[in-house]
Amino acid sequence: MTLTLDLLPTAHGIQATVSSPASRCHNCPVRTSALCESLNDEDLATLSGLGRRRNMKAGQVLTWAGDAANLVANIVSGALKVTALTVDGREQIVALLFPGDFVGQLFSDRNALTVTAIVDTDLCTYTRPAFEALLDEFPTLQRTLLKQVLASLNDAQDRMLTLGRKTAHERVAGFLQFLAKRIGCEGPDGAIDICLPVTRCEMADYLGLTIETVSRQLTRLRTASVLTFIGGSRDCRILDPEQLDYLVNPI
Amino acid sequence: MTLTLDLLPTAHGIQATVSSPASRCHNCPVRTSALCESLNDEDLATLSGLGRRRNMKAGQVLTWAGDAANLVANIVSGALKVTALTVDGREQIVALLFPGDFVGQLFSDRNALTVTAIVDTDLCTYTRPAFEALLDEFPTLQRTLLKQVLASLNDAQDRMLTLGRKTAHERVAGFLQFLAKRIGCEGPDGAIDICLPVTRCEMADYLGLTIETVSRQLTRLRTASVLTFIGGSRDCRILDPEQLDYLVNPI
DNA sequence: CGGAACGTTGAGCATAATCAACGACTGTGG
DNA sequence: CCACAGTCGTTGATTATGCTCAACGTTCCG
Repeated sequence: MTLTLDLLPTAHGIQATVSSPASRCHNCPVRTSALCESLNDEDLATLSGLGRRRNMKAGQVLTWAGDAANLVANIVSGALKVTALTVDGREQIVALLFPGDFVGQLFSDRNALTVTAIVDTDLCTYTRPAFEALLDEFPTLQRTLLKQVLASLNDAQDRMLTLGRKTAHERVAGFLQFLAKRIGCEGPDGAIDICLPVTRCEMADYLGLTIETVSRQLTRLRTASVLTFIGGSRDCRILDPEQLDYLVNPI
Repeated sequence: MTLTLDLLPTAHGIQATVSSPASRCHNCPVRTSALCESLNDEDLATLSGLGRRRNMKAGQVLTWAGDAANLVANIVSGALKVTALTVDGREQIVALLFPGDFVGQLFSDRNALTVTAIVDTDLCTYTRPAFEALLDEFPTLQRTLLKQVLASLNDAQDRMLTLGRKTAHERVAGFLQFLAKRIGCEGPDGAIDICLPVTRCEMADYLGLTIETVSRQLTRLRTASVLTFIGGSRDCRILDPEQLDYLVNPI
């Protein structure tokens, strides 16, 4: 098989063939996983009228830390990174977001964090005031958002354990496991294929490590035959998912 | 002055002198800072009828990770720690909670984390199903909760930066600054007095360090005359708040 | 007084960071 | 077509930060 950077089917074809906002939403690839899952088709029309599709190239910045917070969005396809910076420039990726995830700083004038596309990405964007008004209009939307934010908080708490208490080896193994679950495809003989959506530098920034340490740990996993790289350094095949699980949680 | 473990005025006197639920809430020390701030006096009566006061001694566990999640609460006085564990017993405190903070795992059957009182604590508790029903009944309550959860997420993101990218020195200085803002009292000559609500071990578990490293960094700050200890090792006076700010953010 | 819990300090060590060199791949322009 | 620069990734040598292990001091109980 060949691996590509398309993590999920994109909406390109749909956008090209349908024009009415309602049916655009109705056929959206994240209709059943994003916040809009909470709305019936009728209410969806209201949402659809306020949303705008936006395409971002890899590397492009959606919002800068410190700027006015006036945009929120759902991810339709692709992936975003959310980064925090120290005053002297050290960087920490606090979240990676994938299709169906919500992004944006609600109820706040300023963005605390910078959000950047790490691969080509399609978004469904709203102005922050419009979206906040929608939350009042549709209580089920607010409930779904609350649940998603609570899930994000759980993720963040898990990551605090990783950043505070786990070794470099455990962090890298855990990250690969996370990617395998989130965007992995079935490979031969029970293997899992992952097209890494991040550079080594971004892996390091996500895991609180340096690129050299990430590289060494990947080599270590390769030497142990837990994984292999197909072609370049971005197409990764987990040969031994059970061993990877054991490295993350050595029961 | 003498420092004590009472972080905020407690409700003991109030509980002893008033009996009706409504007035109990009305005179509650966190009436204007906890979730109930979103409710008018009338709606508060409904909330009050479902809530139960509970007193916890320092060290007592409110909920265990893995147990059924059937309790949520607002903190009236005292402080709680929320901890995550690796399978081999390494511990990370993912949050410290103070009066007005909400605690509990909503919309989930199992607690992912253990919650423990770190000082004597008064809570206003609800059963999870009852509280979730309240969220449906009072949209403003749900909105206030959403805002509080979003604030918790912002805190968590800030802590990821600390755990992933900051030195031991910066972590300890940052923690003292956090406590100074949250529970500090004015001292002489612009100093800030903090009665540390945590042991060295808990500081270490919060900061992703060991107790020895925490102790050494405190000694370093003491040597640099940034702080001093009054009496024991729990009553801390920040002599030079500006220098502390600089250590956290060396502009 | 004795013990336990908590905290400090020191010596040595290990993990991961830093510094440096080099290889692979990509796109550009002669 | 190849030379070149630029980006990305790997590997090695060395260093430093913080951990481990150990001893000891302090406080606060019974």
